[in-house]
Amino acid sequence: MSLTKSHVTLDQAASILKLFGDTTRLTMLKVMENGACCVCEFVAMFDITQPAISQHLKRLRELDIVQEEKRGQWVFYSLNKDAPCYPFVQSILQQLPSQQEKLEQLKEQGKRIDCC
Amino acid sequence: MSLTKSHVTLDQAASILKLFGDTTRLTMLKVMENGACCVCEFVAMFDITQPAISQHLKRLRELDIVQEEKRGQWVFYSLNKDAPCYPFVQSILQQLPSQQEKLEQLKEQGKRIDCC
DNA sequence: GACTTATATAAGCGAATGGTTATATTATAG
DNA sequence: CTATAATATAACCATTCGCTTATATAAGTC
Repeated sequence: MSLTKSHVTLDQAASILKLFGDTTRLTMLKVMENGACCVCEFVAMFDITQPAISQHLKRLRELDIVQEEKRGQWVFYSLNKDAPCYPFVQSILQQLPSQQEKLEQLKEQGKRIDCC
Repeated sequence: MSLTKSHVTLDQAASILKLFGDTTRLTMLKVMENGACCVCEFVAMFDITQPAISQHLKRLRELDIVQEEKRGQWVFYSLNKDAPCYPFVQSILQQLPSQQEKLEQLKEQGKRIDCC
């Protein structure tokens, strides 16, 4: 039995959970469980505009939940596993149904950026 | 290692997490981990009005996260342990710092309704 | 350099959120 | 029956949210 005593205060937790309380963001996070994902992939994945995606990622970045990595003209986002809140974040995501299908669909459409 | 595969869809999770993303509600939930709590106790606990407390509880009730039990003129709220989402709810609350102090403070002020 | 692609930022807008005050509603006390 | 205490609901309001369009910035292509 792993009693995951997390290192988040109640206020920090509330801020994180608020961001998690949106279907788009929650799906994005779950997709990132499978590894880094590029902005344009998220754009292809959802029915919202690119600026909307950018704004979601910005908010996740501001809370240190995700980190960005620039590769050429692309920006890849991934879960920040070094963040103090990561155990908390992971424990939640782990309980949600996989969103791997979203990545599969991208591959079928040839829109998956397989690194560069 | 207990792989708590929860029975919540991603959309359900997002709805629940949205409610958890508020400091007042999150504290209320954490307090209810210690057992049922009466509305007037919550009112004494926070710096917001009674209707505000009532509205928070209503939203938690609507998602089946808490249940109410009327005892005389009081209404006690507690975590709904029979709800399908309870394992998910519990796994989150468990990681947050205890809010027992809130109850202690009430006792000191003689405002704790010790059942009836 | 000019053109395209990927991303971010700014400004604006309708809907939702979290609070308030005012007003029911219901139960207990006298 | 009246008065009080506990709770819920209604109406309102300022702020935040999640999106949009328009525009800037930066890298890759020709």
